Amino acid sequence: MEAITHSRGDTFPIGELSRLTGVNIETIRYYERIGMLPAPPRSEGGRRVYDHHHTRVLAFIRRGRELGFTLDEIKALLALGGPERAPCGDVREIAARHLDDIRAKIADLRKLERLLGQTIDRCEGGTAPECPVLDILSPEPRRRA
Amino acid sequence: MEAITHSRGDTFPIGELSRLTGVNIETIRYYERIGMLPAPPRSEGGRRVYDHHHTRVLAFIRRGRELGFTLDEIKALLALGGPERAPCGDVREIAARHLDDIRAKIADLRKLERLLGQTIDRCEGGTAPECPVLDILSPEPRRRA
DNA sequence: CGTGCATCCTGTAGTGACTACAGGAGCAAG
DNA sequence: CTTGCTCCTGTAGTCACTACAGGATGCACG
Repeated sequence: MEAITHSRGDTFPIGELSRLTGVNIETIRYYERIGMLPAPPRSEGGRRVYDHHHTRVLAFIRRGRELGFTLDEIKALLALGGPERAPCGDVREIAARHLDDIRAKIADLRKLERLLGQTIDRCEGGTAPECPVLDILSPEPRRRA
Repeated sequence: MEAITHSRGDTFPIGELSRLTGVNIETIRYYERIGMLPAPPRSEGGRRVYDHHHTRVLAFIRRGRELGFTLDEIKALLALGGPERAPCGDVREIAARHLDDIRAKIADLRKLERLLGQTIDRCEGGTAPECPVLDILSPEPRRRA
């Protein structure tokens, strides 16, 4: 029940970084492997030693993923938001393109929702001679059989 | 410009099945490998020989994928819609669960759309001191820095 | 009958974004 | 010193494909 004491100076191991950010340990190592997250220094025993810089970057990545950005997009955003932080227009462009994708996906899903919802409702009524769900899936409307 | 003549009896090779259903050749072979599509008989030379039964099954799979069903769900639907075609309730359940998934995904995306849209708009006005898109991504609102 | 070339075959590996081990090493408390 | 947790590397699996490489087949045309 004691507070966990890290080695002095705000550094901590991977498990703590995982807890702090909500990102799976395996995923953190994966991010390092693919170059999303800078490789931290190691302890004498070879363990990764993180600090709050890593927390910030990793939380940024996590948030980006939650917002549906790909890792490549996030990598680009990280680069843009880096030390320079100059080209806000570039950032806006990535985000705007992503927003278009999201809107297209929503439109697609809405169409699906309508179709599937109506079909299931017909099924619920029990008025369908054969299963209407299978019928929207079947390419052949099996008329005159 | 002549109509392509298949060997008599409504059988055709994989390329034709691909054209008929709009499913990539590689994908058809993949479906066979994972047991989604029954393996067709082969010609003397070892080529796959399909007939309209395969067309129907493959088109069913394709439609299911377009509707966002997983291959496992489609496999289940195919089994349910098979020779027996009895338990319409089971079919409805799979579809209903899938509809729930779709609705949840739509809700998620809508939230995202709002957040991202508003943020980009703020950026467009040019009134933001630093890039607002990066700011929603950043976990630390950098107040008092 | 030969030739060219489109189509087909198998097998393997790559994609994106992880997740799940196996098999071992380190480390701190009791 | 032992227990048990955390950590390490490396590999392989997931989902639904896609993309080759390297070779065989089949068919129309000359």
